Amino acid sequence: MTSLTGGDVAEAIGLLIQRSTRTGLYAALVADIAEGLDENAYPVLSGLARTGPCNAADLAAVVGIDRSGVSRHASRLEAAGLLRRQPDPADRRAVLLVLTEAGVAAVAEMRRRFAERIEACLATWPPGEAEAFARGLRRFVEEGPF
Amino acid sequence: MTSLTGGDVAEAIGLLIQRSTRTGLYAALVADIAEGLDENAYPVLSGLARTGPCNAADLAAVVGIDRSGVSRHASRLEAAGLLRRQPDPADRRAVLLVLTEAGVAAVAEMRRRFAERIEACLATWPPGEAEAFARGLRRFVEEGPF
DNA sequence: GCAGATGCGTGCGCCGTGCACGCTATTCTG
DNA sequence: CAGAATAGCGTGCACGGCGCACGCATCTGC
Repeated sequence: MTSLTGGDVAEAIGLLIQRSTRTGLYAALVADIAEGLDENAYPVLSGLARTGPCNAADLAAVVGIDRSGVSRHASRLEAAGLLRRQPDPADRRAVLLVLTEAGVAAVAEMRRRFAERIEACLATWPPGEAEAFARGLRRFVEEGPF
Repeated sequence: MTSLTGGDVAEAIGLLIQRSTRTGLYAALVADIAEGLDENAYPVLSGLARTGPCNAADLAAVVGIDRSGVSRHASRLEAAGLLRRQPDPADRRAVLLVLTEAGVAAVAEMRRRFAERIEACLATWPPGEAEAFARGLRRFVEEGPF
């Protein structure tokens, strides 16, 4: 029972992760928002939306890539008008990365489109099942092995 | 209600996908199995385990990368002894990619370890909740927007 | 004040990836 | 049956993201 459950979940998650790159869903979402950005920019953008204004090192830890990568992504996002480099008044070495209004709107729009697709699928489910799945998924992400 | 559900699911899936690469879970799993392989080899390996013996073009369609990438991954996996290039008796142009016994065992072992981690998390859940989540996730992967 | 530490951006090399090409084998056509 | 067209495969090439290491500016402890 439980072993079957764990195996099922593992297989499903593997497929989910694999297909997220295969179908190019994020790539399409990002490409619609701004020119010259690829899907690799999305984790940086959404990570910054979660953390709020922070420096490159902290954002790198959240996203899980090197600081240099964050710095480069930040340059591209800045050029696209989604992000702003703001000098930290308390520390003149530090640079605070903050979303512009356009950046906040872009994240909201991408999340909306993504949620829209998911709702279109969940709408066909029995009433309680979708909510149970959403609750379980949320809990799994919070407590899970990732 | 439903909009909150869709947004929650979208956010959770985004985090799940992001962290799967950030934490290097697959990378660690693959590195334990064979030397000289990175996490990018896992989709090819597990995809071949799902399809069974098939040619490079079909496997490329399943994994979602170019045929050339499959061919290169196949060379590395072949060198690692996990995969075998087998001439197709019916078509001497074609090359069937088949898992060796070591390859089958490697996939099974990686799945087992992954499932083990997940079960360790799910074990603390209320009895019915884990099963409901597993069922929902399975259904979502089958029907979902990916 | 000065040495060590911290934050940041950039040059460099590595590697995965897609595209295009060439080769071999197969299939279609007259 | 022969020749052209097609399909499957592997590889050279260029592109781009990534981590590492370095240099510069700034802060902090003694």
